[in-house]
Amino acid sequence: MEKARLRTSPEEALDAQIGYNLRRASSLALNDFAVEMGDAALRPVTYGMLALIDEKPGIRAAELCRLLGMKSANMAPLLAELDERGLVERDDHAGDKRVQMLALTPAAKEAMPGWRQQVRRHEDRFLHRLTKKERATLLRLLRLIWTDED
Amino acid sequence: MEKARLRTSPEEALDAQIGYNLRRASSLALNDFAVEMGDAALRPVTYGMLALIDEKPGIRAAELCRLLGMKSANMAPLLAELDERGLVERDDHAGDKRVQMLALTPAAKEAMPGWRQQVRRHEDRFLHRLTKKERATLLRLLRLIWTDED
DNA sequence: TATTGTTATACTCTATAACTATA
DNA sequence: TATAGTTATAGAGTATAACAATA
Repeated sequence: MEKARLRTSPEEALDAQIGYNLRRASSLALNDFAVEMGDAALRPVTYGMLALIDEKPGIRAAELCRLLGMKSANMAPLLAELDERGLVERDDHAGDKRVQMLALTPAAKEAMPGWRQQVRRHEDRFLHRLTKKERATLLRLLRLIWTDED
Repeated sequence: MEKARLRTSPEEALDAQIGYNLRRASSLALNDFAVEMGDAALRPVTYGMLALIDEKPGIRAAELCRLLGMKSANMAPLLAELDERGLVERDDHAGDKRVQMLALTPAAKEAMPGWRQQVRRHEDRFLHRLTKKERATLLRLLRLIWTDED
């Protein structure tokens, strides 16, 4: 009997790799985000910054970096951009002159609910083939990958 | 009775957005891929190209672009790089002089099983908190997002 | 006219290093 | 010494536009 030819096992195929599928799914989501939020001139990164500042007003820039997994070197120009656009306030910390305390401006606070609704529309669109239960499962599994919690 | 203050609903929080969690999980996976495959000087994109050429020898460059969701303008220099490194052969198509048929060189064919094993180690590492069943579920849900199949 | 593949170019995101000012 | 924030710079990934060769 002839020896079976060595071939790639199904679980080693590119299509079966979770990393590859994560990248493709994330890429599609990023593109759809740009479609939905192009009018607001918000990208995923800048929207994430605004959303987190909204949820934690007075947050320090360093803490924002930590929570979003960004380097402060990359955060700085983005904060400057949001400041110039009148969306973010950077206030001095009372006890530590190195620290910047971040908050949304009244204009951004007013716009935020609408932006959150747009993002919700965007999520409903690119996740339309997943049930509510499947979305909850996906959320849990993704958080198992990149957070230490749970 | 005072009117309840408008606040962000839990499902609109940044942490609850699947797009955000996709991005964070994918980012972690990309970093871990670089750690594992740094020695081989293969990045996710170039590895994906090699893996698919391996699985479909003789595939056309345009078809590789389509399957990987890449623009041919971005594919061209990467194929040239893999060609120069002696990993990919570009052969003329008999009936259509515009077409390039792609195949792995003998050297790449020999190295590929080891690289696939490395990628498997990488996946086991960044997915260590997910059971086998959870990984299968995650794979299915991710494919529901970005493919038209199933 | 449409398709295959190439080149040039620009933009976003991310990484490192060097710097300041404060603690 | 360590931390907060800034600036400069480089790399990787992706986008569009213009092009040559071929169908």
